[in-house]
Amino acid sequence: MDQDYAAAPHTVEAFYERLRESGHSLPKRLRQCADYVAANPDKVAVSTVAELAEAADVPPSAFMRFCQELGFSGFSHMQKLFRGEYTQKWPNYATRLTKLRDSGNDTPAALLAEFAEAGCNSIENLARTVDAASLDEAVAMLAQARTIHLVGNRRAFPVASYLAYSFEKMGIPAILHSGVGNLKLDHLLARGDAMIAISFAPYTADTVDLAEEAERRGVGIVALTDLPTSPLARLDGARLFVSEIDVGAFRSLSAALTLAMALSVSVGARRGEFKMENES
Amino acid sequence: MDQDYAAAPHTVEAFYERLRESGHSLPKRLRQCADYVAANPDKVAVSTVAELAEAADVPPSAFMRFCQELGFSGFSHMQKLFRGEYTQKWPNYATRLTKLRDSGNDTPAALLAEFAEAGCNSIENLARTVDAASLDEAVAMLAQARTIHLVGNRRAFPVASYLAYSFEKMGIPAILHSGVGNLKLDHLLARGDAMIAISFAPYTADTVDLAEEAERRGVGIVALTDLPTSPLARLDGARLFVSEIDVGAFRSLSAALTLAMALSVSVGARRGEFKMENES
DNA sequence: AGAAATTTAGAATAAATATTCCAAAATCAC
DNA sequence: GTGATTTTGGAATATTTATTCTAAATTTCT
Repeated sequence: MDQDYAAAPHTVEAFYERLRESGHSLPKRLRQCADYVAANPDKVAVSTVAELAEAADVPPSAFMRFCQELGFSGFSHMQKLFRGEYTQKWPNYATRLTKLRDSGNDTPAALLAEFAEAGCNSIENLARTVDAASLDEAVAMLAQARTIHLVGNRRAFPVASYLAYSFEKMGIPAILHSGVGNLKLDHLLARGDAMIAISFAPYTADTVDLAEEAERRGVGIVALTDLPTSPLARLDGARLFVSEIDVGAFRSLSAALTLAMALSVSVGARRGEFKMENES
Repeated sequence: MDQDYAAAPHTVEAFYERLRESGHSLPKRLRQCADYVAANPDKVAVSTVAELAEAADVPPSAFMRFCQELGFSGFSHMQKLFRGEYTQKWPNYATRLTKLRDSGNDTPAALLAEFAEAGCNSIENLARTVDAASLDEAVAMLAQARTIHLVGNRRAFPVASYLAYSFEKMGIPAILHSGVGNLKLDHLLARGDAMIAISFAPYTADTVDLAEEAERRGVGIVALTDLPTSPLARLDGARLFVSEIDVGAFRSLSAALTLAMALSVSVGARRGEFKMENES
């Protein structure tokens, strides 16, 4: 009874291909559907049959026939294709990991493969979704700062320390507020400076406090955090959001670090103070 | 009867603004919704309440309450907002990355795209070429060590500090040899311990010296480095090689960090001392 | 022009989905 | 600790949306 719809296109590309091949031999109404979809593929993912049919100037039933003509079981089936294609898939690594463990193939190499895939996905997602305007704003602010203050503890600390290394390499004055010796370095914060504050949920109180103090002292803030509900996002300044994919209870840092690299190098370029040495 | 929902945000920007203002004071379940939506605005456009609720790990009714809390009449009302936005940034959205890469201009966003690509390639390359036997050897050595010493300076320092964070989170005794205060911590190195020594060309003398000292004292060495010609590779122990792809004069750290994550989690698993808390 | 085949439109039905409601649980204030 | 208030989860319901069906209209072929 239930046939398989193997005939249906499996990618949007294949879908277009099919239209190109046989679209011209379709009867009038179905042709209208084809033309409309070809011209407005973005609408398919977010509309109902009724809406699309209206826009293509055909009755809904004609649109249904169009979907079936192309090999789909119906409109929903076709829509699934368009919805999947252009939204990133965030696979659930937590369940994959338990599967992995159950299958007994819980080797370090297998784990590495999981982290690798999660890292790539996180990075790709970052590159696609980052807000270019905020990034520009951040770069502009940092490029004209006298001193750049770097704040990030615990999970965020590797990012902060990478930035410290990178700025040092480029000869840009930057201070890593590491909390060593429990010294308060508040007094270093001065108007004309800028701060990159980094924190991910659950947010470290020290980082947030220092960033707030900096804001009060008129220091420009670049907040590198994970969510708009983060306390860092409430500060006035440039906001950069990075969300990483979990692998089990562990979260990658790849995307945050990638952003940090792009940020520091952009600032270096803007300042025109490149020093192209290699690193140690 | 039909009230007006003028209170509801009219743009996605305004929606984020509202989350920033009052998102932090929401009860737990609604907060989960807020965070999920903030991180995945595209999903909202193309999913059902049931799907989103599942992804945000809340019951569907909680998601409904979330929508109403923000001033919408319900989910459909909120979805309309996101669907409009989704349509706008399409199809630029799908091809944005490749466009950025091809355009070759040096905006921060373009630079980010380059770092993103380099990072992904490095990670994929790592996963393909890593020597599983060495990895196993390293994990075995670290799993039975009493204390794990972490050494890495300059560019390698973020990796070392990430490992320190990760081990701490799992309750595994580890010491980060950061060189703070110029203290010599040689005397802490004892038989039965293990060391993860991290260095990339041009190799930092301090790191190499400390690793050699450790070897003399009978500490097991895991060398995380870039090339077989590295001084660290000459030491007796497990050798892990990571080669990163350059972007101009800059080199990513994504692969090294990915390896560090897999390594630390594997050691944690082997020790059976998982603590599945969250991190800060 | 007339018969056969194809295509169409809209009403009827089935399925999926959003929304509401309320008892139970958790949290808060005293 | 006790009572009041808020928050929660799930089942019940309402609404929307997809899908099918059939009679009428159109086209095709001889």
